[in-house]
Amino acid sequence: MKVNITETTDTCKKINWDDMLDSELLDTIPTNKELKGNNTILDKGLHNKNVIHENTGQKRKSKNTELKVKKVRSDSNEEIKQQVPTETCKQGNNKNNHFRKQKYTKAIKNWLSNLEPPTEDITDLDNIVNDSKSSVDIIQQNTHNSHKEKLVIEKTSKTNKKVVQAQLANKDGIMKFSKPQPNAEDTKNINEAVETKPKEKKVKKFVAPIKSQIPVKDITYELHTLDEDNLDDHREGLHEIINIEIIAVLIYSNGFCQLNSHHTDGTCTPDGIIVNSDDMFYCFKGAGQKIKEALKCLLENNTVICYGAQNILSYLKTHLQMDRINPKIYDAKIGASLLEPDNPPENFSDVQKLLSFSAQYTVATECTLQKAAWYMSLLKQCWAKLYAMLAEDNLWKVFVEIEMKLLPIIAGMECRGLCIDMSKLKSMEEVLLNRMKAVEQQCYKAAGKVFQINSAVQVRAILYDELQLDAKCNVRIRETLCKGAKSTSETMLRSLMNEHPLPKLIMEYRHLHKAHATFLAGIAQHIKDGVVRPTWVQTAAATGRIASNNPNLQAIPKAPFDCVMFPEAGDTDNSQLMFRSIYVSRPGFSLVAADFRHVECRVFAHAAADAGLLRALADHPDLFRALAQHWLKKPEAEIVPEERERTKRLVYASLYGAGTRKLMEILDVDYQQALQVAASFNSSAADLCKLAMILSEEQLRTSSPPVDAHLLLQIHDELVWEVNDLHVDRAAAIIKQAMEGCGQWCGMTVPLPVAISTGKDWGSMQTLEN
DNA sequence: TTAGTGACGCTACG
DNA sequence: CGTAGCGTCA
Repeated sequence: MKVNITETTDTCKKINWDDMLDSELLDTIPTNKELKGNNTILDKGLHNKNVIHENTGQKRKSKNTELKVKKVRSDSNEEIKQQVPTETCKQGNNKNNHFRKQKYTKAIKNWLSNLEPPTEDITDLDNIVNDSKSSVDIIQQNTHNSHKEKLVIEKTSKTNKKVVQAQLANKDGIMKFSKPQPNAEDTKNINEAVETKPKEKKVKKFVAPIKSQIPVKDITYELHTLDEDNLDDHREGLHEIINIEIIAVLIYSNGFCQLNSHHTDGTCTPDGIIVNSDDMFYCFKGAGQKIKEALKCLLENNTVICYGAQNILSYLKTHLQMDRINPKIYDAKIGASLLEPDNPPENFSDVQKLLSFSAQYTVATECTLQKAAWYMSLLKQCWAKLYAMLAEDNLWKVFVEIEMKLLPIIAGMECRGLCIDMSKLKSMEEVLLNRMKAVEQQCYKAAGKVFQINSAVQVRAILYDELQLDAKCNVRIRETLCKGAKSTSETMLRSLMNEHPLPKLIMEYRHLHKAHATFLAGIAQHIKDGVVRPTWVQTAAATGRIASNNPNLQAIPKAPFDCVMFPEAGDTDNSQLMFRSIYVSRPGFSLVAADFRHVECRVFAHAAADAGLLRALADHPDLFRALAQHWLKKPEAEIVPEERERTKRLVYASLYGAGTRKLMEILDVDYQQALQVAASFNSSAADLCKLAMILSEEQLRTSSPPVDAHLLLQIHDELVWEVNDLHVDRAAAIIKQAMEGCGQWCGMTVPLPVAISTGKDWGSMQTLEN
């Protein structure tokens, strides 16, 4: 294995990997297809892994070959798991470990004898194998944690340590070869696989596949680099570019462009923008006045096709201060993810695969700009294909009317960012940390020892093995999804909390810890100059929703946060924290939030035409309260907020899961059709929210006199603006009107009431009547 | 010995 | 149901 690794790296040096497309890379790996054929789930796994490695640049090449390896290994693990039924968690784990160890050592032997003859190593290895075996046995007798196992190995074979580590490091690769054959029927296949894989290993010093697959043409694109000085020389040519489709692609400081940006890492900054019309390529660099003007003219007078429009727009905004530019822009990335929402392409080569497009030739060049130009010509061809496919699937309208109009809005949100009140953050953190320490100590006291409260494994051991709380409470503990171990989730802890103080304390600690790690410390990482700028991802969700990350501002708790969950008699410190209140408006501005009143439910009611739900929506201002009242059979006044929240969660969960079944009943259609209806309802809810953004933004822009308002957040059915203090009332009215008009635009028969509230910080918003 | 990684568990939001 | 994120463990 070691040998192989070095070989790979050596080979890597010779090949110009940067020239290679991922599709080409993948095609050269023979077992890939076989594996794909074997198991579709694995196929998906492979894809994901591939995606993950996409950004790691140089690393990727060596890993690429490992992908399959890892995949196979995980597969074998699964099979092993199936073979060894887990009983109680500890024993099961040990057994499992033991089993794996045996497999592993056996594998090493087999593998070594198959390949190189490292005589020394083999003898060493035998020792190690024996040692580890015996140590495992010892462990099994002890039935204690696995740290000892490691210790034993280290002690007995100190001199062989390096060998062991080398083997351990390669264990992934080795496991693959010794993969057991659990089913007799598969034996043949596996034999084949075993045969092909080592073969492939040796073949691994493959020649650059790009050369064998795609002809290289010696083409030089006509490319001009424009800066402030030589712009005038090309002014005539630029002026002729009007009313046609142009391609625009960002070029980064390391020479790569958006279309092969998987070679870039986070440190790369946009360095310029290449524009292509017909056969001419212009590369605009710098931020001079003339450049700005020329670029602006170019972008506004033509239809712009690009890949990753958000990056381009934010480049224009931040580097060139072109704020209110609103070109007619088509983004191939988003178009492609519309075509396949369940599995959106992650990079340009994915898009090509999706369109079953393959480059006819590549260019022989070391010049990065020429390379970028070649990529752009590919993009141009892809776009033609994409356009046809979008039109064919009736997605063109959605693409143009919704997704593309959303682009500038989202770019605006990203640039603006949200102001943070640091002092508030600090003080909250202090309160939280103090409380956490106290709870932590109480936990140790209650458990009788020190343990890691965050570790589900340790908590499980204490709760169920030592204290045997499940037996005492006579509760059946739900099992976790993957390993089937006893769950320590909140609902389970709740059912145990009367028996022992520990569950309560654990719940509270988790609560506090999560809050601190995610909503204070987690947010703090992303603050720059008192502003936090999340990334908004349009293409992430299969449901068509927009997702936010770094940080995820959509998940900031809405409800006030109790520092003390179970206030005791003597406890006076029942301070509450509002995590949303650390987000404040800029001086001279106010925050304005507009909230659809349970859109999801309304859209569902509309889609299913459920009379009862429609009536409930019409009669009750607060649907969840009404539902809670109905289900719990309590008078409405007695519903406490907690119950309401739980009802809400239940409704959301069942809306998607059980929603399909209900639709099936109501509409009297079969499962497939119901699924379709449900999907369409899902996406229409998401589209409704997007539409709300577009329409209200449009109204605000076009209103006269102009309103100084900036969209900051989209939390699915809530929109948050930052509005100049002087314009608040007017903006609120415009927003409300625009949003309530969305329903009609979509043909909804159910009214969509919108609640508007304003305030200086996001935590304390006052509802605005009228 | 350590840093990186993928799998898993839990829980915020809607 | 499906986003994101944090933490542990091997």
